[in-house]
Amino acid sequence: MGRKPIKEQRRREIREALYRCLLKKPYGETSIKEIGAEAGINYAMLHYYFKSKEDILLNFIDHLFEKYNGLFAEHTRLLAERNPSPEETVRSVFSFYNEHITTDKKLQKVFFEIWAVALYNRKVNAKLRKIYRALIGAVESAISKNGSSPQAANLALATVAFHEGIGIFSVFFNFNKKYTTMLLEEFQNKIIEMG
Amino acid sequence: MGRKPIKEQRRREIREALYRCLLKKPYGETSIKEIGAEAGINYAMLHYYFKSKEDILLNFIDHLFEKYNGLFAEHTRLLAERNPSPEETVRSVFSFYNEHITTDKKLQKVFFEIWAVALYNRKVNAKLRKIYRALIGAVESAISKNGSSPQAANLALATVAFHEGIGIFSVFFNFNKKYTTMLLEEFQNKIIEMG
Amino acid sequence: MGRKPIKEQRRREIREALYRCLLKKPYGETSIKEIGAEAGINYAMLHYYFKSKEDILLNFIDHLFEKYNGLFAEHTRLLAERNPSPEETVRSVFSFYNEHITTDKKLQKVFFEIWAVALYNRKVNAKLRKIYRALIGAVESAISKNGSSPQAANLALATVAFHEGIGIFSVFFNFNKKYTTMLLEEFQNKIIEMG
Amino acid sequence: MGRKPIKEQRRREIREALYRCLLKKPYGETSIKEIGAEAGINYAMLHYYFKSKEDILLNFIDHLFEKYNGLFAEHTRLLAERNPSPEETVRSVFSFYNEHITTDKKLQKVFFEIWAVALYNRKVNAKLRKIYRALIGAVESAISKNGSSPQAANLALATVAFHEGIGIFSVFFNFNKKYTTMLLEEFQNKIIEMG
DNA sequence: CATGAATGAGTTTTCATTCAT
DNA sequence: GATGAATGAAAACTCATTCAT
Repeated sequence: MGRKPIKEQRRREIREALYRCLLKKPYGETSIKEIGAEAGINYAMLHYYFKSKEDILLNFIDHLFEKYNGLFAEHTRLLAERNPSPEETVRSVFSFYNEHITTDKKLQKVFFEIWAVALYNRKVNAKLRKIYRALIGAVESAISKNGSSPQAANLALATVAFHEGIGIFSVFFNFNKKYTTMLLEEFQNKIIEMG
Repeated sequence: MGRKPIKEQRRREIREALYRCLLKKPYGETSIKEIGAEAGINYAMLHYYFKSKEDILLNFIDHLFEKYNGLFAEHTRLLAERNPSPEETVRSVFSFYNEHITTDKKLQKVFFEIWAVALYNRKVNAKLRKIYRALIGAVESAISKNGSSPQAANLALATVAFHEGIGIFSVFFNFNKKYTTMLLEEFQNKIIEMG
Repeated sequence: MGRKPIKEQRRREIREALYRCLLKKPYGETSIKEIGAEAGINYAMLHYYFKSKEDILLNFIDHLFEKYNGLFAEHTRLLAERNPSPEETVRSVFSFYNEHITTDKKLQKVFFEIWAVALYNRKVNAKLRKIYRALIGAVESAISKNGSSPQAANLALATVAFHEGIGIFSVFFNFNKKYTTMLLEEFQNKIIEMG
Repeated sequence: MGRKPIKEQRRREIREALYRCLLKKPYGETSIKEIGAEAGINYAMLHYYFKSKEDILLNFIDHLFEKYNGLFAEHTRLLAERNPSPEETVRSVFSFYNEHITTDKKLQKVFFEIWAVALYNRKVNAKLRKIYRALIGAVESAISKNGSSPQAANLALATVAFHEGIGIFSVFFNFNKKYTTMLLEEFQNKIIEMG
């Protein structure tokens, strides 16, 4: 009885299958059958493990968020051990985003797809807002030396928007990682100078 | 002779209907019947005026591009009459984008929708690339005083990407025009200082 | 333009197909495809002519009600011309029900099926209540010579309930019309004696 | 030996669960999983204890019949001890039906549901016929003082049909027990007078 | 005995597209 | 040109039943 049921394993397989599917087709055109085939699971089982197709997506978003949140928390923890200067802190946050998020073209593509769904789907919208608030918040607290200020908030927002834009372009024009990083860093250096 | 004004008129009505539809639902969920109803035209006629549903979208994108291209050309023409300084030129280009493109939330929403289709649809992708190349090109030539340089190209790209990101955020978080403009201008001032 | 569109014709064909289907299977087990096949119409057209499967049933009930209401109104009109005595009136109402409703085994079967759906479906329930209120009301006004009385109301209700019971039994035990009529009339004679 | 009390216990729990389920939904819409959940038994076990979903229903009907048969036998036995007059016998039978069957709205609802299935399912039909034959027979033998006569048979049939009709109406219009009983007794008194 | 994972057929519904009138 | 009827493929989802553990 103690043995972990296969359920969570299958749910992960399905999420991963959705991820791979979203690299090929928009969510709205991806059928339950296709996700099932991608996961190597009978399509009816997707309704066994999840309430609905939407439920898969929502769960997928949650896990995506948790994953990157975890990575970022770990990153922050390691950084803190080194007693960083304010500038080091900002640079570190930026480098985390550059490395793990904005230059990950697959992730950007999938994220973009989720954005598109979010425009018309309330639940997805709510989740995405939460994610972006967290993202902007993290940047803001890295940027602002002491306490929050409207300027820092706007700057954080602008920074994330910029990353967003670059991320989309990097997918769309198929930039290589080096070039994307270069574009990002040029902007980030300005931010740091301003600080 | 040869002019078929009714046909072209109908085609425009259908394009406009698609525009209004895309404000309500993603392209993939918008049915031919809905577009027809929105246009006040029998749905079967959409296949008379256009080859397919995709054809409507492609034509819509073309006309969107032409429209803003025309507006921009006119804007440029008027500007040229005043013999602007380089800085005036840049400011003018920026103000055009701010005013007509990035702060137009409806346009941004529709554009975003097209982006989403473009990720997986080759034809739409090709059209969108063309548009963004033109956009970036226009910014680049405004920015660079004499001849093109890699720096100017990158800067133009980053600028457009930033606009893109802010545009999406403005839709998503429902910014008002004033706030969006403020965010944009702060960035643009930096660009100009750098110039 | 004056020509009656095929729509109402098709809708009737579909209603009639549903009627025939309900003689073979309960509503819940009858699929849209089967109704379509029975009507000789592509199954997708059922959603063209009706909003949903439920919509077909509701429309069917409406038409059933109107049909018998019309027949009864006509029956009543003809009767009135003959200046009937109170007893004649009651007998006439009874004979109408005997002839057109309770001994029509197909109708009884279908009605029974609708009852079964009505137990759990609010909309169907509402329609059926309306029908039975009308039925009981008609019997009541025939029975009560002057004004309504609680006794007459109860008697009318009991009468309709009895018909209902006999109707179901006639289907279930496959009574012939003569026998069913005999059972009904014996009861009806008692009612009339009591009057 | 040979007794498998757990097995029979489980079978009863499943039957009782079916009973409760049929109060909520028609048989056709009730899933094996729902019955299992209602019984607190793993759904796969229902196929261990019964051959199929239909088998559960058939067994349920059998037990329903046996239960009321038993109750009625006991009722009859107690009555016999008092050496009742013919009229007392009839009244007693009627009061049994009134009390235990026709005014039990839950039972009526479930019975009605079974009727609906019986219309199209041979096996269920056969069981239900048996039950009603027994029911009518019991009424008939109570009614007829000496030997059976066609009149008594018809009267018994009509009586049961009437009860059936009132039972359905009581569920449908949600009569309270008092009112239902009143309707029944008025009719029953007529029967007794006729006797 | 018990569990829950797996299957495949079946359900209602939607839709781009075609075609006869 | 215009209309709306028709088609067939495909979508999400449900379920009785089976089976491995």
